[in-house]
Amino acid sequence: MKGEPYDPHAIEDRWRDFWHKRGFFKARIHDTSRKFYYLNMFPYPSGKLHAGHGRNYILGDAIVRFLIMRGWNVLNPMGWDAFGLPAENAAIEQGIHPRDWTWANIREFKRQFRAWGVEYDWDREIATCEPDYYKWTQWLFLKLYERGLAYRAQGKVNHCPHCEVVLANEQVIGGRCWRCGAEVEKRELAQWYFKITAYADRLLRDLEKLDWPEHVKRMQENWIGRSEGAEVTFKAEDGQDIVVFTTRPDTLWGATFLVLAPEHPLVDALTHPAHRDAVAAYREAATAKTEMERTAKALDKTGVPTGAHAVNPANGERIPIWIADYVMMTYGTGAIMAVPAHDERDFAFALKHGLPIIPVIARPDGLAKSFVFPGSVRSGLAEALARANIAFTAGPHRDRGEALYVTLRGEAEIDRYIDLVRAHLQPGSWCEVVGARWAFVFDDGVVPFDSVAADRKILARCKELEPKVGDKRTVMEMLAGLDFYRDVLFHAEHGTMIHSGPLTGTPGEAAVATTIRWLEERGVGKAAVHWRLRDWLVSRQRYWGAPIPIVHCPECGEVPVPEEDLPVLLPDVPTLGKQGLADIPEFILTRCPRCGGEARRDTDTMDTFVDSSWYFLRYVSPSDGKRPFDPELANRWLPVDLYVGGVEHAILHLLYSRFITKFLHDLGLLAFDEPFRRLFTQGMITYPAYWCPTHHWISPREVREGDRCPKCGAPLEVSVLAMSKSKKNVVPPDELIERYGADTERLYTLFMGPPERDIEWSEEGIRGAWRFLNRFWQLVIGELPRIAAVRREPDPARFDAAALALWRKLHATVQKVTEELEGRLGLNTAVAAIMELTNELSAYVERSDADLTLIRQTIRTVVLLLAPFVPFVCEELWHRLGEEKPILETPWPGYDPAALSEGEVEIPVQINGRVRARVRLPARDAADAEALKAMALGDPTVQERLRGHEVDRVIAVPGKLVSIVVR
RNA sequence: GCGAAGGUGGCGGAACAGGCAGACGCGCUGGCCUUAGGAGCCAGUGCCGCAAGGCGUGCGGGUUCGAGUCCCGCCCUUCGCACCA
Repeated sequence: MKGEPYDPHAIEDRWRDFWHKRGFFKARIHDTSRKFYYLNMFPYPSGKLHAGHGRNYILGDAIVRFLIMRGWNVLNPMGWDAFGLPAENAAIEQGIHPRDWTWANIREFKRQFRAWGVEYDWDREIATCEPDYYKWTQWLFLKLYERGLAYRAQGKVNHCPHCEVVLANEQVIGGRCWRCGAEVEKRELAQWYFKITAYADRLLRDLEKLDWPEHVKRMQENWIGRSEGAEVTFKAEDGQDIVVFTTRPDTLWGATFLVLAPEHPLVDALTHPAHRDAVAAYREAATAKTEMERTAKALDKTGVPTGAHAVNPANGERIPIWIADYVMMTYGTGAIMAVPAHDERDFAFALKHGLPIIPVIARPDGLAKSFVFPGSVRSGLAEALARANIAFTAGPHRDRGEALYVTLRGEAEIDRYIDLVRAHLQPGSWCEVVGARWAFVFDDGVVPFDSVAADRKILARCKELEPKVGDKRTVMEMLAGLDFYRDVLFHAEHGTMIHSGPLTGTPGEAAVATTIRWLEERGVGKAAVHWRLRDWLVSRQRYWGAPIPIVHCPECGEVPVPEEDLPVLLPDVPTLGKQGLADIPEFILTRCPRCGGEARRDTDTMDTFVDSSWYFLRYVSPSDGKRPFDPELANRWLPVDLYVGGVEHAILHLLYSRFITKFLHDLGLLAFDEPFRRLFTQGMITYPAYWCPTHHWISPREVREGDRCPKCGAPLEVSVLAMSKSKKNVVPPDELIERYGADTERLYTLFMGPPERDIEWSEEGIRGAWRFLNRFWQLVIGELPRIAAVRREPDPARFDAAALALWRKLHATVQKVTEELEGRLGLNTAVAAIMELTNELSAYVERSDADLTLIRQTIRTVVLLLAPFVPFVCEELWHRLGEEKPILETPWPGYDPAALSEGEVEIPVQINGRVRARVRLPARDAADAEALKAMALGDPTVQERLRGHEVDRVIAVPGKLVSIVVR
């Protein structure tokens, strides 16, 4: 028998505007006794929302509805990150004003939110492109400028020669323009920067106090990239000081050359005349390279010598100065001391260019190797080694006869080995030990390989003895010719200092600190910390952004626009050029605020990340014309209690917002210094995307049989990717809602998997949600007549076993759902729990002796539990249940812990780790270890199993299981 | 290379304090209903086996009465960062 069919459209149309009109989503801003600031990252309004966006907004709406039912006064605003390139490009291409384009999209987004039943406090709506918002973005710039935290400096920018625009770093993909694919050029321009590096330590340190996903914190940590070490001053022969940064000052004695970045300011002065041309050519090639090329050829260690030399302050060694593009001007001091024995890059560079490599840190593993050349020792060494228990293998070496490959561990063994070799060495031969010991055994004695001088001496000697060494430039190059040695020639681990003059023998743990002290005492170095984080380049040579409020005056120079003259309005122009504001003379020409003379406005707009770095503050007082935000309200409502958005913002937006918050805190405007107390990053919804080599992205619905292109029939490349308009793999919510209703889409979106994980959208999956809602609807509608007249509350004392089981399930479900929503946001498992309860209820209502008070109570509870997920159908059913008060005014159901111990449970009994029986007993007894134990041991099946065995131990876990160990 | 997350049925996933592995949903199989099914309902569904039983959470060891979960050693996938000194 089927009742009235589930008609989502009729239901959803009925309730669509209800919640909004009743004002349930309006925050009571002055009452902060039980406040909760929930925030979704605001979107960039481009085109339309797709099902993938639902992951963020539907999730948020469900959480907020739950919080409201729990009695929180929720601030849940929404706005628009409305400045940006797509609007400007659309404007240039279609000749419409970016503002009109943007607002058309905003209207579309709002329509779609409404269709989803996703509600916000729309009285607080903001758009970053509106003058009453960007006025305060400019104000923020001025405040930073006042404190010296906004400055202008020369910098290289990415420029697309085809589009004639400057591109942000994120808009350069693989060295090419993201729009037209042209190769991006570097251009030197004066750029505005925010000095975020001044906050590096605090941004790092304060991560600790945030309730954020670990991986996001780790990403920020890496991005900020603190590294501790020392700055060491090397004197060039012509008297210049060259300061290098190193994290391994303990390797100083092994620094056999210096490398400067090609852009390093000292290069010109240092370069000797004979090298000038080569250096100039190399520098030019390096600057022409894009960042991509420079890193793509990462393994090719190119470089040229300057001809200059410096003195290693540790050992007085005269070492050459090179330039190479593996050293970046933007990190550290733009110069390094190369320690090829303990740095992989320096090792490769030194080997390639024939520079000496001197080990100065002992191997922590004590491993040493020795290759005994055929004929270099008298017979009998192999036998002697075997007697001495030294590991080796013998094998032919080319056509020269049999060689020995010896592997040694530990000092004592190495000493014994050297003695044996000396005893067997043929005159005119040599043999070396490398790794944990660096020694060359000649027929007249042992020469340690411990310095550049030793390198030269040993090499000369070897060349004398063996002509084949002839072309080798260093000892290490000679050794590197032998595969057997490869893994012991270089290591980057910490360890005891060797070959390091007075500091030789300093153990690994103390090495860095000891060396720094040594340097400081001699005035040639000091402890230093460097950061990977660089200052934030905020200039964009565009139109659709907040203009930088600076005037350039020929008399007064750089002059900030006075606060009372803000905002610097974007000029209204009929058509846009490709140069942004720089194309608009009316905008540029102005008067100097200081001297009143003719001056020019700065034509840069700010990066849109500046707009979004403070928007969460504006929501507390969105229409305040006198200040960016009401500090008193901000201090009461912020930090944001729960901030939800995509991981793609894990670094930039979140780092910038933290920086600006700390800055405003330092200005004394905010009492807190972290904007987002808890962060949740939802995963993306993926869907197959099809790529045709000629026609590019093809929408899945156009794909022909056998994954072929509809236009040319070519086989398509399929990959499952995050839904995106540009890849044409989006599922439009409008169609889903048309077919199944908004509740079905909401339910599937929340049920499909853990919200933090990426998951592929499935057509079958959404049908499952649709079927569940149908069953749920039929169940409730079918029971309405029976329970309409019921007034009594359920009384567990009168329940039979089946009723008690459902009663227990009901309370367990309320507990489960409440905990999931309050804790880890496991909405998928919350929905699953409600489905379980619904399934049990469906079975229960079929019973002839079903208790109507229980049915009524269960139905009412399920409707309330489901309301945050599927608000339309629940509001409808709640109404039909005869309730006057809307759900959002109804408290969230509670649960009674006592109910959890009602009825009977089944407990498994293990014997020697295997489940051999199950006992049924009252839940109350199962909670008692002794009662449970007795019940299990008394069970006939268990007794049968125990016959002939001695019980060794019985472990009873209350409510879980009994484990019996027998012999 | 470094950092992080992850590897569980045919699929998405569950098991969040070491306690019945596979909840919930999809798919599949059989049945009912139907002129019909991309509808609905009922039953089944990790693998091997007629069964009793055995085997099962990437692989190999270990701790424990008991391991998806803890420890040691590997393999693979995804995502960040990447010549950062």
